[in-house]
Parts: sequence; C-alpha cells; structure tokens
Amino acid sequence: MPELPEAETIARSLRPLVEGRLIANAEYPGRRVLRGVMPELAGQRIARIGRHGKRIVLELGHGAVLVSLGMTGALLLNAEPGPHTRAVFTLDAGVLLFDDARQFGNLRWIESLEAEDGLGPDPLEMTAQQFTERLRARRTRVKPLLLDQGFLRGVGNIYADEALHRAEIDPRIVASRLTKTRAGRLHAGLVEVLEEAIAHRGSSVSDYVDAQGERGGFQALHRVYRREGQPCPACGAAIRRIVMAQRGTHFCPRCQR
DNA sequence: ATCTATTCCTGGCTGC
DNA sequence: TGCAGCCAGGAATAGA
Repeated sequence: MPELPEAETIARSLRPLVEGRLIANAEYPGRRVLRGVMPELAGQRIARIGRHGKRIVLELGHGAVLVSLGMTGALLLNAEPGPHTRAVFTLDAGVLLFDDARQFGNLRWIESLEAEDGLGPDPLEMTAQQFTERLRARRTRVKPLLLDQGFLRGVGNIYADEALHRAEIDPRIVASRLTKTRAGRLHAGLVEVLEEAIAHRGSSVSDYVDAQGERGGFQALHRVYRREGQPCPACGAAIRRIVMAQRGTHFCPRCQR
C-alpha cells in the first residue's frame, strides 16, 4: 500500500523519463478511474513530477493530474497494458500506465495544488514544535489521528505503526494526553522511519512496485507492522495486533505504554 | 468534535 | 485440484 515513501520513490523513478515529455494520447479504459471532469490531456506537456502526501502530481502547463494510488495503484513506465490498466498515457517517448487491481485509486484534475488542499502538512516539512502543537490539540486516539490525511498528509497504516513503535507510544493513547517530550519523540520517529523507508525505496508488503516495476526493500526492516506474535526487535516481547478504526494496528505491549 | 460502521474492489490465503 | 469464504485497507460517507 503506497504511502509517502512509496509515492516519493515512484516520483523519483518517473522524473528522468517523464518530465518534459509531451502527452500524445490519454485513454482511460472503463473510465471508472476518473474523479470529476478530466480535460483533454493530449498535446499537454508534463512539466514536473511531484508528490503531495501519498499522491503523485503530474504538473502540466496548466493544472495538474493528481494520482491517488489507493491500495494497489501503480504507475508503470513502458510496461505492457494488462487487465488492470486503468489509464494509458502515450508520450512522445514511451508510455505511462496506471494499473490498479482493486480500483481504490483514482485520477483527478486540479487547477492548482494551492487551491486544492484540505490536507494537513507534510510530516517532512514541519518542525517538531508545529507537530507537537497540532497533536496535543486533538482529543482522539493517536493512531487513527496519524492516518487522518487532514491532520497530516502522507502517513498510512504501515508508517503510523512503525513510528509509534519507535517513539514507544501506545497507539490507543489520546493525543492531547501526550507530553511535549513524547509528542516530540513521535515527530522524530515519524521523520526517521519515513526517511529510512525512502532510502530503501519503500515497502513492498503486497504488490507495491516503482515505475520500473521494482519492489522496495523496507518491508524487511518493519519492527511491528504485520509481525503479530513475533518478538519485538527492541525487547523481545510478542508483538500484539488489535483493530482500531477498522485498521490492523501492531504494537509492542512492553515498549509502547 | 469524535466515534463507528459501511461501501468500494479483488488477489491471495485458509480450510475443507 | 477446486472452491467457498474471508481478509487486507485509503478514503468517502452516513449516522450516532
């Protein structure tokens, strides 16, 4: 499931071959992938590839296409279209596909990112103090809060669990009850795990691959995510799994109190 | 403000 | 070997 590090990896792997290319043709088999009205893209140039939270941004001469990868979305460069291909962008050199088996992903045209928003700040672009203030203002449990894209953009289930473990914080604790010190540790844990994951080109838990079809390597370094019953790398206690907000939540009952 | 449940979807897994 | 049933969950939505 692509989150911030996976989206960043995809953006980086797309840039050298897609930035500056002209879109010769755009097709959307089934059309279900589109959210809202998609203008004619043929003839437009992809000026820049960006990332906004866990989404990929294809910046055009005017406006941009926001790619939400959902659970199983992938942007593939020069691959063969398959049964799950939802969009085909034929470029002046090469072809860019959007494949998405489960169809939780979508494409949306926006005028500008600034006008767009409604999303919280990027965890890698905020100070510990900003994070701490936002966090302690909320009377909701910290794990679901980290998943709330309006609170913070880019964090999903994997990195929420991994950051809470690094910060030694129980996912069930109410955010406003965290001390400034512990909130600061959570910020540090988030930044650390996201940067490490980017360095390892993301986590391939089920089917995530980058634009060249390559898997990430960070899944081997997960400390709690989907490791129920296995020993905590820090203390050896068995990792627990509970469900919060309909999401599997993994934590060490000894380290995280 | 914050909560939970539901919906979308299908590959991959379990168990018979 | 085949198949039914269940599970994973990002985000939108409804309702409490």
